[in-house]
Amino acid sequence: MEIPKTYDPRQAEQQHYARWEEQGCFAPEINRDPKAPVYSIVIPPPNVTGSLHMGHALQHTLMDVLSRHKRMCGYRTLWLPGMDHAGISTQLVVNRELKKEGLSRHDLGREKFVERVWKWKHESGGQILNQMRREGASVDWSRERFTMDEGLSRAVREVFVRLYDEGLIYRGDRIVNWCPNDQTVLSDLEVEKTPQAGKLYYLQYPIKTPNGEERRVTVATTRPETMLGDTAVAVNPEDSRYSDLVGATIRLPLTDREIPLIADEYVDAEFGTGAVKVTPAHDPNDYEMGVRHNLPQVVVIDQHARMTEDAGAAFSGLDRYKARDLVVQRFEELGLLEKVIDYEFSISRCERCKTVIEPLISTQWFCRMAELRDLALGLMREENKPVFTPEVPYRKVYTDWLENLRDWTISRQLWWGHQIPAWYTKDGRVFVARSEEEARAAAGTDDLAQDQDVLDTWFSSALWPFSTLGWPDETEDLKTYYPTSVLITARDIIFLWVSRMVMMGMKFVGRTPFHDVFVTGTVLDKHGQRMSKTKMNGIDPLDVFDKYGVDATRLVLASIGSTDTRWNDNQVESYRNFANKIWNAARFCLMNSDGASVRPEAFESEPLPLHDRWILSRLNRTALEVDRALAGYQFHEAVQTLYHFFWDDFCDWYIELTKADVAAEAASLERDAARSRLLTVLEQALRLLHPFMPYITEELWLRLPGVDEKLLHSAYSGAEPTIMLTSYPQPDESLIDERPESEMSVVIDLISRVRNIRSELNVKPGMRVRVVVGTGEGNLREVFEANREQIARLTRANAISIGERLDAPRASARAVLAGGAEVAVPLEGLIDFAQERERLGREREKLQKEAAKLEAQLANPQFAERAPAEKVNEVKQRLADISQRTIALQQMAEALL
RNA sequence: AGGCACGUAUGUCAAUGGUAGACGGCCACCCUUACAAGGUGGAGGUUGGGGGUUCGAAUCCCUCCGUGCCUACCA
Repeated sequence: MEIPKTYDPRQAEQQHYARWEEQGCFAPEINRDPKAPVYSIVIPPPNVTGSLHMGHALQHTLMDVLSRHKRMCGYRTLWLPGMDHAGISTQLVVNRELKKEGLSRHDLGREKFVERVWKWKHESGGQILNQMRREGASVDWSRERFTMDEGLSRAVREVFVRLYDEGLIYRGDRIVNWCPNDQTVLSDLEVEKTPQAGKLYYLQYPIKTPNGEERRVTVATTRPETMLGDTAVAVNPEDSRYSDLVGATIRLPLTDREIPLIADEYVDAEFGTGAVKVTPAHDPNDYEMGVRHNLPQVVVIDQHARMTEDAGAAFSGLDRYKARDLVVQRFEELGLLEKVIDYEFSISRCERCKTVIEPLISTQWFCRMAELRDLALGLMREENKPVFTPEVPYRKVYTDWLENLRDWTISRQLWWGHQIPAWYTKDGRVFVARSEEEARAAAGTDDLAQDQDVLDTWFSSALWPFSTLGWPDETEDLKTYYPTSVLITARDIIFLWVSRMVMMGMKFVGRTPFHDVFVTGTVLDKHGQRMSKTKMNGIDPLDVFDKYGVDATRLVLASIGSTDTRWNDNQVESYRNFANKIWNAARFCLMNSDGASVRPEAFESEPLPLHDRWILSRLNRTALEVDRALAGYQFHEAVQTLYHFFWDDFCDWYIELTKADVAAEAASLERDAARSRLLTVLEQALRLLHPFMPYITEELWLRLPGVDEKLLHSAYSGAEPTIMLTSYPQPDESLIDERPESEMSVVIDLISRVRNIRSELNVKPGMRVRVVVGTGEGNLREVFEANREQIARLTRANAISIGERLDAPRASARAVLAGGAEVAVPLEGLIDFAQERERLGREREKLQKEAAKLEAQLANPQFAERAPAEKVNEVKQRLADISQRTIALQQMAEALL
């Protein structure tokens, strides 16, 4: 069979995905077992505008590993894909397109614009889904969903109506975060605070005193222009400096208004002057204070961040920053500007366009969170759901946030999204309904106008785990796949998304939307910086796929798991090498496969040689450890375990130990049996690796002799042969056996010692040596006898002498094995006796250092008293072994004198 | 400002309170026909500093230094 020497990932990546997809391997219906347990994951829907970045690749890899693993374990497995309509982002993208044609969305009008967005979506949206195919993501494309689909939109309206009917959704005037660029309101979670070097202006306001005495109060502000909308000055009620002024009237400069001086707990007497200007229409805190004190709201800044008429004739129409300069200039002219100091504060910006947010009073729709919040908190308290991994710190982060939750602004002034299902009559009555017909019936008139706003994108995302499964209908899918098994997501959307899914899931389905939440780490650049478009420091997963292959990249990503990790190509390179190692191991097996096939029965003949019993034990132990690791979402550990099993145990030792049998010139039953055992172990190893490395494992598996539908998991009988539908190797505890493992480790130790001697004494690789073994009193003789040939081959020896005592010429290099056996390599003419004594001396020193530590530990009476007996014995055992080896080394050195 | 993490080999990361490891890199020797993307051997650490608890600390506690993240209504 002709197999290239180097693995070419591209070739495998191009072939298998389409075949899997065509044969329906990703759909849960492939599972024919009516009693199969269910496993389900819904994808965090990427934005329709998005393209794949490392964060996605990381999440998708973990979801795919879990899905493929469970599918191979016989679970009816659904991984549901889809996308989010991403209100603002998408609208901005299409706006940009229109701009190139010299148009704006207003030129098209709402209906045409929305049509245009759909057109864009069909033509260039959703690139990311095709990129997921490249990743090997085993998602069920037949169930792909989009948040603006009719089904999901219906769920949105249903939820809106029910929440409204219960009074949990309301419409009102509140101060909100307004983006003057996007012309829409934003939720608290969509603004980001950035530090800003600015100025703090100290403004003096004259006080109107009964006796006409000249008094002033000084307020500090970073936004002087807002003083035009001030309706009070506030001080702390405990602040003795101002106690006589509370209730006084202030003449607000630059205006003809008079405002009161009030007392409010909110004011911090320690900060600034202890007196605060209050602008209820343009500051969230002032707004609250205004509500408490029943202050009027004077709007001086409009939705385009320009001054209104109410700001006064001198300012009306000015940009807010121009107005700021002018206000400061006027104060200076009036002698009311006390001072200006440099001041660093944080400023709110629109998360998308980075424009400075303007807090404005505006009529919006809000969702009352108290009841929903309690549902989520109750679930955590009573059922401990969802279970976060890592539990620290996410469980606490999640609950703390819920406890301090405020109402959610759910309306957005956009055209792309779910239009709010509220209709108004001419006389201003409002009807919230599932459809316009329903609203008309309720209103008793056809003359209705629908609310122009759309819902926050996260409103529909919050319903994702059940809306995608057909809710509000009681569909089979909903019954089968809800709650989902696990949610895998990045930490920045725990509040934005995870918590809201829990609340909505509890409210409308009555159960948690997912049992577990796994929070991934962040992939950083090599300087520890977050990857971002603006910093241009992102690494494109597709480039990495091209360079190193998908499977290698997936191993790196799986290893990242929940740790923040600096990206490093070296890591991928090393797993690329691993893929090549797998390739070549399989290549060897295939080149020596005549007369053999994958056949578990090949291990049934008795007695099996040590290395076969050993590899069975290692294989099953590996399966056990991988199982445990995946159950606890310890992806890193699973990868490590598989890597070492395959490379160290299988390649370095098992293949080498079987080589003589497997690669024998003459055909024989023994040769066929050895070959079959080798192929069988390889086949099991490929299955173990498959969830992590789907492409190379499939590519190789299909080439193995003897693979057919009989190897498929019983739940998939009748399907076309593919490794992805075989059963995942289940650990057979009866095959995990200490004895062959410890015996094998002695043989390995012996071989390593001889190799060590050869290397240190510069014995040429081509030179054959004699190896003399002294087994000591233990019962190792049989083990060495049985493995004579292997030992000879792997140490490049032409003769092995085994005796109880080490019977070697004086001119030999010697070593002591763990456990006490000794080994010597006669090297007449190559041995410099002084050097050899030195070499033994170094060895002995190492042991003595260790022995000294152990002796000190045992000499401590409190250790013997307080440490568990088991530990004490362990230490004694180790010390005994080391002492014995030290003495042996000593004698060896003396023999050289 | 508060809260939460993190700091381990030159790099990226592991290690239920019990012998500090892996991979990459580095050094030496090998193209020994599965694999030079490989093999064999080797060097490299007072686990950020200091204190404490414990028979025993990378691990638990305190403190300092450094880094990162999240939350927040100091104008």
